Amino acid sequence: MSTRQETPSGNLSTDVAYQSIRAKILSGELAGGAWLRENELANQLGVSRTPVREALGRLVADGLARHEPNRGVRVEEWTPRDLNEIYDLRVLLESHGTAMAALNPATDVVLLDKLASEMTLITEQRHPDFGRLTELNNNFHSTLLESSGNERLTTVVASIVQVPLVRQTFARYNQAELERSMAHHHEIVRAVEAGDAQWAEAIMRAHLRAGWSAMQRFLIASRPKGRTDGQADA
Amino acid sequence: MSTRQETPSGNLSTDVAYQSIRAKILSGELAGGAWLRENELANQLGVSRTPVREALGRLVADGLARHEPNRGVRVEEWTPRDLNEIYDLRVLLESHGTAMAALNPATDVVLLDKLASEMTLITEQRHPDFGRLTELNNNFHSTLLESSGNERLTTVVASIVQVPLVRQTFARYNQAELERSMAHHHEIVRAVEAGDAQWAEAIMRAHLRAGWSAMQRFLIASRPKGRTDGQADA
DNA sequence: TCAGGGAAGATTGTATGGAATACGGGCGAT
DNA sequence: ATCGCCCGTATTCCATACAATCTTCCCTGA
Repeated sequence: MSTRQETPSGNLSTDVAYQSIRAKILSGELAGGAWLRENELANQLGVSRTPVREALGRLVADGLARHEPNRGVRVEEWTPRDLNEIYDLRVLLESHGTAMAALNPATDVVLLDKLASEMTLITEQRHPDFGRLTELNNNFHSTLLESSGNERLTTVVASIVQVPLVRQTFARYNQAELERSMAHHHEIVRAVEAGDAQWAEAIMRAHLRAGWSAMQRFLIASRPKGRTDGQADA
Repeated sequence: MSTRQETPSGNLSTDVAYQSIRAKILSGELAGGAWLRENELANQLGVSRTPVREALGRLVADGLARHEPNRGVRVEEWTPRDLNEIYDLRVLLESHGTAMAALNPATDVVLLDKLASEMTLITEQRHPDFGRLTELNNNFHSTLLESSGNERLTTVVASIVQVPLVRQTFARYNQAELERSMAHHHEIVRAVEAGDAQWAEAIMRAHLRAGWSAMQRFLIASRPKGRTDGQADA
């Protein structure tokens, strides 16, 4: 429902552990650099250490955590440089996917249009529901990628972008940026509808670059702030 | 030495298991679709099932194997469509990386030139050492990606390409293709040396597309061949 | 006062046993 | 004869026990 690609291994305890820990990281409850203790997590979740270890391994593979031999696993930290790299790749891959989607007659333009319109509606309200907006936005971008005809493209982008950073992007936009972002969405739909791959690719690139610009401004603002030890509370 | 990015978790048994099983898959000793039994592998490798399970989990994360709940893990199988998707992404990412490398003054052109020359030398011999050639080629492409200034680019490409398919590509080239491939390498070096990003990107794209073309021919030739059960022998 | 060593505690890494689950063969019913 | 059910076997999945390793802190000695 939310994003997809949740790696539902089909087990029980392992998935519970994986989802729980992942959610804690993405929500920010577990800050960057925080240690992920096997025992602690196992007790919290009411399972043994084995599935917790397995879940941690997957998080490391996802790039959300880092493994330090004989020391443990800690939540990954993201430098501005990391974010820059990630956005570069995202722009490259997503704009390419959008171009492919424009050439694909099976692309569901109606759905894209509906998503874009609903997002616009939300932004016009007095107190926009950014959570819902983010969800629709993810849906919009996913739909485009899935329409590219390259299944791997979706998973690769998902593995790169790893939303701990992108979360709540919209809340940082000022009114002008928000309106521009919505305009981008509609223009993307028009370009795809027209089957113009180059137009679609270009406007998607602009869309993402604009987002990155806003993100950068936020990063510069909230920079050092002293070192946190990770855990939000005990 | 070989490729890099081996995920050296720093443990002992787990790494042994991971490397061993990975090698068996990449060498073809374990064919696509073969079951990876925990007990069997543990006995073979002289470790317990726990590190084997951990290794299997990593292989699944790498995309080299697939997990079927309560059934086990089996070696991933690649359809022609998969290979097509993979090559599309590879072309996109590598050509972009090459363009960036051309713009990066720190790119080690001397090393690239040396690698290209040594490869050419090998191909001019009576019985080319394709293993060595592949190694040098990997080195060439990795060097370019690392010079792009985007560290993630290297790991992303590595995670996508997963050499079980690309292995022995050169052995499939005919003489003309082999010579063209070598010429491409030298031209790439020249383009990077000249700092011409568009030239570099274009020739790299041609280089990879040509390789994909040869690969396709091979795939069509050796298509169905009856279902193998995996294990080469018992 | 400060540097060095060493032991205790904590945490990860590995091994193994028991519970749960899925598959395959045989038997019986229709 | 074929379909469906049941049970035995094999294998994964989870729990727990043990071993190895790292960290910390105190104690000793100069």
